[in-house]
Amino acid sequence: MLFSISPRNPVPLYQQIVEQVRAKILAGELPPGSQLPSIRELAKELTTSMITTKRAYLELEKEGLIITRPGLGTFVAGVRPELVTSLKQARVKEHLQAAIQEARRVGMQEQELRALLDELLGRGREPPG
Amino acid sequence: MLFSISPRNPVPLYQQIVEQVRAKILAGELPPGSQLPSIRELAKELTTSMITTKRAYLELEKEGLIITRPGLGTFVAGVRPELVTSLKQARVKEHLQAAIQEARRVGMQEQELRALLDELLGRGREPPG
DNA sequence: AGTACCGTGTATAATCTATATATACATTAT
DNA sequence: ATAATGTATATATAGATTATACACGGTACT
Repeated sequence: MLFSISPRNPVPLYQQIVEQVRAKILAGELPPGSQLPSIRELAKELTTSMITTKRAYLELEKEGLIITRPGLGTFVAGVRPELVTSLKQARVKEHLQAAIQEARRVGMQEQELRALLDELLGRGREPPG
Repeated sequence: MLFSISPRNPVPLYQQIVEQVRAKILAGELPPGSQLPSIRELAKELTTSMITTKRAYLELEKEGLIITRPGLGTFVAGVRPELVTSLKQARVKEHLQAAIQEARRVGMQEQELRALLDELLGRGREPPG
């Protein structure tokens, strides 16, 4: 399943798990109905406790992305494609909105904000300098 | 001075204060040498404790943005303009980078990411719908 | 000069909340 | 029955927040 969490990351462990599982679901890597690792398995893989993985799954369940059946396991919920799209956009918008708010607070022009985005998107293809 | 913090915000109170003071300094609203409210004044204005405002100022001092002189007060440090510029950019980049990472994780194209930014920037001028 | 005063930051110990854990219990299919 | 799954309770730990007592630096008045 390939998840990775770090205790040095200030983000709580359960939150790190939530983000990674949610991303895979929204990306379509985990289709509706597919079984997630059991909270025991996942705890072992990540060297954490069952309670922590349980808490992560609980969050995702509240969001309607997964379904837990006692004795059976945890599965990806059947979410309508258009809802997936809007959830993906909502996730990304959250960060963009934060960037816009910060730009306004420090008195940065929209043009410069766009330039920064272009610069960051360019990285990884063009060498710097 | 007009700051506002909320206990309902999951971001720690001292962190909320740090963000707002930092933003005003980087925006140039608080020029070098100007005196900040005392930790007592600020605590009273925000209905919080001296220790919390002190902690906020401590963070800003570590960043080199303010200077505290015992018995005198706290003042905006003299930061070189080009450093201010790069700090502003760093703040905004942090959020943009998070947006890019999230976009990649959920399998969103760069083009769509740019479109979302345009949409959010448009808001506040054009009516929705 | 001297000294009392008032505003400033400093330091310590205690409380509260959220995060993370171990372990024992209940459910489901085979 | 067994072996997998999720559930529940009590505990430990770290971070955030607070109250309160202390020390420093100007200022004004004698």
